[in-house]
Amino acid sequence: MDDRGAADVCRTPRSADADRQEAGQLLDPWQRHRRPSVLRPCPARARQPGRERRAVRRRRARRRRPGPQRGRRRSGLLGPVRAHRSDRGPPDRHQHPVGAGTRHAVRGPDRNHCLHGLPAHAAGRRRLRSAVPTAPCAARHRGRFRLGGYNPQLLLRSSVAMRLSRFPLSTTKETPADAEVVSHQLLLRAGFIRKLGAGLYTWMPMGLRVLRRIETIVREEMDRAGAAELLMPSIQPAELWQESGRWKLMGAEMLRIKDRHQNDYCYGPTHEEVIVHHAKQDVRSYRQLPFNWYQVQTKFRDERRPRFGLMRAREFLMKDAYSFHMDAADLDREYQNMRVAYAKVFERIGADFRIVQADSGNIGGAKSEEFHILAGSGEDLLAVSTVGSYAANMEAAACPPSGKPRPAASQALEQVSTPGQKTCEQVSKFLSVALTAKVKLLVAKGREGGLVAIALRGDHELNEVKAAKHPLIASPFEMAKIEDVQAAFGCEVGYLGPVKCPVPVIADHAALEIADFVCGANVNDHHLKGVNWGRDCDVAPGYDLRKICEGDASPDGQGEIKFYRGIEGGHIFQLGRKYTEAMSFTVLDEQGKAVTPEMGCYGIGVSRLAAAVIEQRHDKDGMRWPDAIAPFRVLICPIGTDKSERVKAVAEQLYADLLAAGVDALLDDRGLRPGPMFADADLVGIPHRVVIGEKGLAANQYEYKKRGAEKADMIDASVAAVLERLNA
RNA sequence: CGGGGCGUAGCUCAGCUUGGUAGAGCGCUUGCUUCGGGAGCAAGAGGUCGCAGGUUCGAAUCCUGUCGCCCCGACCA
Repeated sequence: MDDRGAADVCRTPRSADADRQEAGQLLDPWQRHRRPSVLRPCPARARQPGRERRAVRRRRARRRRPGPQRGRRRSGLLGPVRAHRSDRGPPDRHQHPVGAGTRHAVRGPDRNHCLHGLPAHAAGRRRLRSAVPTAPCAARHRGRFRLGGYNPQLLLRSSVAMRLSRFPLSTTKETPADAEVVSHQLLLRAGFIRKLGAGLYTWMPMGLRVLRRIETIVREEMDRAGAAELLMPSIQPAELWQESGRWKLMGAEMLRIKDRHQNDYCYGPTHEEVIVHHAKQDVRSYRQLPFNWYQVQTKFRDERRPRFGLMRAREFLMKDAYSFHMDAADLDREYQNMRVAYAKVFERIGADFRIVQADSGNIGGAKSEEFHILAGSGEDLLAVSTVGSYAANMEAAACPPSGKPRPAASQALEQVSTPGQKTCEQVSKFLSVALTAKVKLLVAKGREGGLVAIALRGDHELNEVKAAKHPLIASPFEMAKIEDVQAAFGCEVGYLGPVKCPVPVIADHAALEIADFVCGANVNDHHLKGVNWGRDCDVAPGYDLRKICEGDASPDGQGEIKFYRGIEGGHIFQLGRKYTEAMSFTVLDEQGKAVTPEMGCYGIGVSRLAAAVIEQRHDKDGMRWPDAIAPFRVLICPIGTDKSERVKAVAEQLYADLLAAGVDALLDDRGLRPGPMFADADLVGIPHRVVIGEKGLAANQYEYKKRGAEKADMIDASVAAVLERLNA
């Protein structure tokens, strides 16, 4: 990395910290995580004679090089650090020495604008009061610092590198071969992300802006909801996981690492253990409860099969929050609080979403809901009521008894020959009875060993998640081995039935509601007709064991069920005392008695949300970002800048004016022909586009087009007219 | 974890069966023309064919191993 001419300028650890603090005060909120890049000479490096000589040679060579090659070098070869510092002119001109007493924010919106010397109130932040420009610096900028007509306060709010000629954007016409879903294809084509390995992606500058905006919205809503941000390490010691018992429970999904002392660590797939550990350190009294701590942190889950780009990546960005409470009622209050905050987040990023009931896993009684962004490419199937508010993940969707009494028996029991008819479909066709008039029997492994038979209506499917919760059935659910079933029943699996069944039978509610049904005779090549519960076999105890079907009545009695596909973007969960107990976290209550706190956890897949929004909002030309999370808000496309100085000048002026008005504007000053320029504009999906051309200017007009609109409108050639459209 | 496939220029891929001078399109560079929806012509730059062994006079091509990636399934929830 250091043979690229960076020997003369580099970051020292101290300056990086200090700079981050200082620059962070100057940038607008959603920019505050962007790395500041105030450069200073690095004494350690400069002292090395060989390095210094090489650097000097390179600097000289660079100066000798004619223009075009310099341009190429800046944009392509210098690597990300320099490439991102676009728009600030040649690097050497802005390398201010930074030391005690000098505070610089060299990042202006472009090389003609500098933040030096702005009044302290402009930033509204304490640190800026010490922002005194050094004399040489102030002098250097005096001649070119055009503040006329600018509102410095607004200037601060606008962003940094906004000329496409200096913004590393790399788009392709061709769709990458291994990208299956639209979001993955578009993110790659538009150069928002680049793949580094299986399930590993680099966020390129344009994409990172989107990610940061989503992050900011998440932070704002979490802060507003009263949660406090912290940041935990991504690497965690094994001891914590051994303490909670999950070191053994977690499968290969958890990436385990050894350090040089052969101590075990993992790259955190989640942070329950760490947060409880810290809570134990600092929280001892009921007076300190409740609280909610959150972080935005990179997680790693070693998925067996990472796919769909950001949707199921191995490394991803997640906001995870953990709350602690004295009792379940207070946990529930915070849970509802988070539920509201999450809804606001999803609304703000412009997602069409549903809150669905989720499976609470093996932690009985705990409440859990997922926030799903509806999309045909979603990995989860959702059962949603057509009328009421009921919505649940397929796994969790309840199938209660219909409440209708079982009809009386009207047929006599009869054994019929059904040679070779093993499946429900075959039998129902062979005997000409409806699939819904058949009962099928599945055999699962029992919790205490042995076998358990599960009776379902012929057209229904077993929900294994529900089955695993049944006291008689093994958890995790496992079907019985075919040989064991044949040994127990004395017939092939195609002819099983509840009559004279050799193993305990449990039944789904729906199977219990039919009379005169058909089922296997427990004899090869034979079925029974006219079977009735109670008369012909014991009435099996009824449970909810099946998967819900499209068209079923909604469990809340309002409307019927329709299926949607969704992308899980958020998940809120009442954990109860699972982790606090396992890790012996207690606080003293008012009576001085030790109490184990209740815990909740709440996650949002930040990087996944970016992909999910694209899945919902795109067309054949590219992405369509909502204003709230677009990488830029408005794109200025001047046409024919090589011929028309006027177009160029007008575009520059509009760009400057929009920045001054606090609008995140991007100027396409690459001088491309209109075709590629518009194609890129559509692909990147910036919500508003202003085209400036000689034709329009002749009539004193700009062309305005909202991304996705049918056609463009001509508007007055003024900032006011543009702003009006932006705010429409 | 089981099955299948692919690693050749920055990207998408051909060439491999049947061993003998490494190719196309896109992109990139330069020039001229063109330029309101992914331009044309001309001239260029760019690859130790994933890596390591082996067979052979000779390997992108055949063999063995290895690494990486992709797809299907199972697993996980």
